[in-house]
Amino acid sequence: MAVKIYDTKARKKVALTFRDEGKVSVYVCGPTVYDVPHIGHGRTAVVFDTIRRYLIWSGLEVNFVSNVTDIEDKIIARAARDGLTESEVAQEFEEKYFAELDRLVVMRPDVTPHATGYIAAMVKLISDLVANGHAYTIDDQGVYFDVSSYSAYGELSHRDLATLLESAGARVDVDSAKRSPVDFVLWKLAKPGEPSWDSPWGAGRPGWHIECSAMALGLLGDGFDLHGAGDDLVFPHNENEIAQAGAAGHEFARHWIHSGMVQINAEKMSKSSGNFRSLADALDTYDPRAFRVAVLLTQYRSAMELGDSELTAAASAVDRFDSLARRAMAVEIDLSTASIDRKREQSFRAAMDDDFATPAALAIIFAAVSEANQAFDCEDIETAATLVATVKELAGVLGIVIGRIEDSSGDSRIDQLVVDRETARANRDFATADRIRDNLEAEGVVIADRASGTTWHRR
RNA sequence: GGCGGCGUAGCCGAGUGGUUCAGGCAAGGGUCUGCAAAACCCUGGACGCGGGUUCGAUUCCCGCCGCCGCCUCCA
Repeated sequence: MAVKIYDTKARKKVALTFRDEGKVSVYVCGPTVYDVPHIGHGRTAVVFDTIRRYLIWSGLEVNFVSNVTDIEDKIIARAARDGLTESEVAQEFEEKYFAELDRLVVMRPDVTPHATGYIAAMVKLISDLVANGHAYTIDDQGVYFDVSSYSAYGELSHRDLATLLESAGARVDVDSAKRSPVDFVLWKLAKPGEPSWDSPWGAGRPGWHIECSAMALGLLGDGFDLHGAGDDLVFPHNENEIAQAGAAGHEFARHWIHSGMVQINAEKMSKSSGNFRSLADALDTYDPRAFRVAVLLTQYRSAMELGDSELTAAASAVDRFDSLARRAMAVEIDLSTASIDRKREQSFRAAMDDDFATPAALAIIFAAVSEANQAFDCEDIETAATLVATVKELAGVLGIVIGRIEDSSGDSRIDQLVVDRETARANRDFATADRIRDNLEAEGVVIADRASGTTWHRR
């Protein structure tokens, strides 16, 4: 296998190489759980889930770690606002996060570390940084990372310290107590009433960046293979992760991969700007598979629109899959024994190996859908069976489940209505037949008259 | 201001120095059908603007215009 990925640090496509042959260790930055997940969380999760599925399908043993940040200023603020404890807030929104990801058929991480479960490891890492001179304390505030002490700072996001210093303070007030405006907090001392953990520097809580360094190193070890995150975390979050780990003497991620943002009307969607759509809303309105297809129809690094027109279009594409599945079911094709078209599988693999080119991979699958339909039209069932099996297999690799899970048979009331309509049609009483069809249509049941008889399914 | 990215047909979105260059959605016309739905066939239309390199550029280079991201919390 020769997967190439666009490595953010290298700024080009590179061969994905592994610390341990045949195994790949992945860390992906997860959400801070202070509010409901939005469609941007959905996109990022689908992107990395698809990468994960592809790597597994390629025969690699994947260890996929993705964290939940369950202590942070925004959680504290939300708890205060709602009169809840921080852990209640975190728990509520973590549950909601995973509930939505479940609908998207996103696999749960192999390990989901929580910041509050890694305090000791973080304290240890900070202690190491203080001990070797990469961190300093400020009375009554906490412990800070000394960016100037780490010469490789900026290697991920390609910034140099001088430039950073120039622009520092341009957009945000600088905390004058810090030695340098670019220094960042490792340990925040608690104000009265805030949740806190004991540490050598006093009761407090970890800074945001330290948790990912500590958890990634703790769970995957030095020099793990792949670190992923949303594009907006490259700087400063991921950059700081590297600095913390590196300054403490650890080799950090070998490769970095970042997924693009979701936009609304060409503007980045974000909670802080208020232009966000919740994932629950999108998945209530559209088939979650349509969401997934819409996401994968765009290259993962590009910013993308993910609005009603995109979701509607993707929903139609999903219908195409389901129509094909119904067609296969109607002639009772046994997919478990059908062979896979190896040439298409190879093309699919080539597309995915090239930096997970899901748009190209989907194009291959859609082409197979068309040809499967053609084969059915020619009553070449054997060819059709191979193509349908191939579509199912490859779509499955992308996490797209083809064919409705719900049962579209066994509803005797609808079956009877269909029979009634057949009778009416036989009598050329089309007014009655059409009325029955319209009524069923209104409740989401679609009628299809075929040479082999009438079938129905739910929309 | 610094760094980076983008501008492709009605929409979304791949991609490539050159004969017919994805795919999805939508539109128009057919086939099938009592009519639909689905499916299949056909059709139209693209590469922001101006230069340059080249036998040939949407694809490379330069300039310009427009848009966006990061530099602050953010998936």
